[in-house]
Amino acid sequence: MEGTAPKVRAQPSARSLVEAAYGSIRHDILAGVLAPGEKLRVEMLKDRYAVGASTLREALTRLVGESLVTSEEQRGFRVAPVSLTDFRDISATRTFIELEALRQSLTHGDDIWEAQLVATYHRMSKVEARYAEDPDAVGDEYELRNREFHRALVSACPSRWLLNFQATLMQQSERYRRLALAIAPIDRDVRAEHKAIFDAVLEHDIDKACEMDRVHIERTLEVLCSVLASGTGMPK
Amino acid sequence: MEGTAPKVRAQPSARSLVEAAYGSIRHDILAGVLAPGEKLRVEMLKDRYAVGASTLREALTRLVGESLVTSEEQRGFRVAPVSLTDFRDISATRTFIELEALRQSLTHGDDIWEAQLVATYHRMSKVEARYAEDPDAVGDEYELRNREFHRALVSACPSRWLLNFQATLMQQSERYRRLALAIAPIDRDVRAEHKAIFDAVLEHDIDKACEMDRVHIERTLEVLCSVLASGTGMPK
DNA sequence: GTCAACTTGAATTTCGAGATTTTATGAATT
DNA sequence: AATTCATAAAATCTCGAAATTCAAGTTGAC
Repeated sequence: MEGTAPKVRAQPSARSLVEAAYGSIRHDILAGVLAPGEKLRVEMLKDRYAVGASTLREALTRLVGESLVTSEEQRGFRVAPVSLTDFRDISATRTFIELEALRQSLTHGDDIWEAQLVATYHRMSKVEARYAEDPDAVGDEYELRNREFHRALVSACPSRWLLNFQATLMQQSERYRRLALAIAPIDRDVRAEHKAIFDAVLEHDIDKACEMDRVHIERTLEVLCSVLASGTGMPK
Repeated sequence: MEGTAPKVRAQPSARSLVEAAYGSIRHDILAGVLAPGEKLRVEMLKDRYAVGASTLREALTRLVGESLVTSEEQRGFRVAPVSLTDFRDISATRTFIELEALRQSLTHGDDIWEAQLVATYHRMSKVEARYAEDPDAVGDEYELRNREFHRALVSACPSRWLLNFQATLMQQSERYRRLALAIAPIDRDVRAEHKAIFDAVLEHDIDKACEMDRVHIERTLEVLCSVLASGTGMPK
């Protein structure tokens, strides 16, 4: 009986069942396995993730706090809906917040931070190269490295709150990107955009780095919107 | 059908026990009844709020999402700690976000929004007057009206995410203010500051309104910091 | 005396059945 | 045909006991 291990154990770093279930469900929402707007019935998910009802509710409640799940009293949980309006709002707000966080990060970042960034960029670069060869062979590692790179960029920002909000918006953005990617392969040189940001940072050119990041977010918005508007039934 | 009403029913709008407990605990944290850093033992709170363990955990998890409670795996929950550094961060980030939200709100606000704002200001003004006479007689109503006024100011901002973040920071700020108020009565003309913002908005002077709001937040930071630094053992 | 392993008590975490509420179905009335 | 109402089915919500984990104190070997 090789298939009987609970699925939630796929989260290796989890120190409790709640956290394991939380991680698994979050992954499935970001990856599009659980579709936007889909009803999340407790009895259904109990079997799928192999945990009790209360444990599941707690995991879902945690996801409500990240706006990946919505809950209506006495009516249960749903995967948070998506819309082009929402994605535009996310992109605009992310630009506003991330550029400020980046500015502060570049102002405060020391040598140790810069070394961390170089290492993180290198790791992402490797995966990007493999991804260019065969997009399917990379799996979730591309997402992981991408997250790490963007976090490393702003990590020297001293404001915990800005970083908190930035991470939230980044996660929301990731979901839209992966939803679009599931529809159509996207013709776009993301590596060049990442490199442009990275180079500007190493040159300590703050304004240029911010501008490159702004363009990066803007491009993402434009490209994904056209795919999402035509290829999916995503509401306006 | 029962005759004995649980304490959590003090939250009248609650449609479930989770929400009722959530509201009660949030109130107690904001009011300082539950002190910063205090351990939140499930068995203890079960009696106090008269709900089951799972229900309580769900309510606490919801508060973790608002950064009013912290949780460490296998080590339970605590009231989120406070520090002057955190309050400075909250104030700075709030200034950054709220001013942008206010700017957008003033740009998009129509006559209906303006009428709502006038009504809300009027209600707050009444409570402020009573508060000036006898601070103790007002209770939580002052907090409610204050929240409503500040929300009304930005409510025409079309960005759901900016509003979301603004509300979070506003709530954090409220906790620090009430913690300080519990120590010493604060000598400061808040009514004048509110009126300055309100008047600038009615004049449709966006820059002035933002500047008045900026000053409002700045004053709050300065006054509260001096009280909190001297009157409490709040860490730096 | 020091350190590791064991014991004990307390707190957290987890589960699943039962209570409550919503939703679906269909008969009865206008 | 549309609406209302009763009933049944399904889903959510709630609870408290049981399992698990942590923290502290104790014993025993070296």
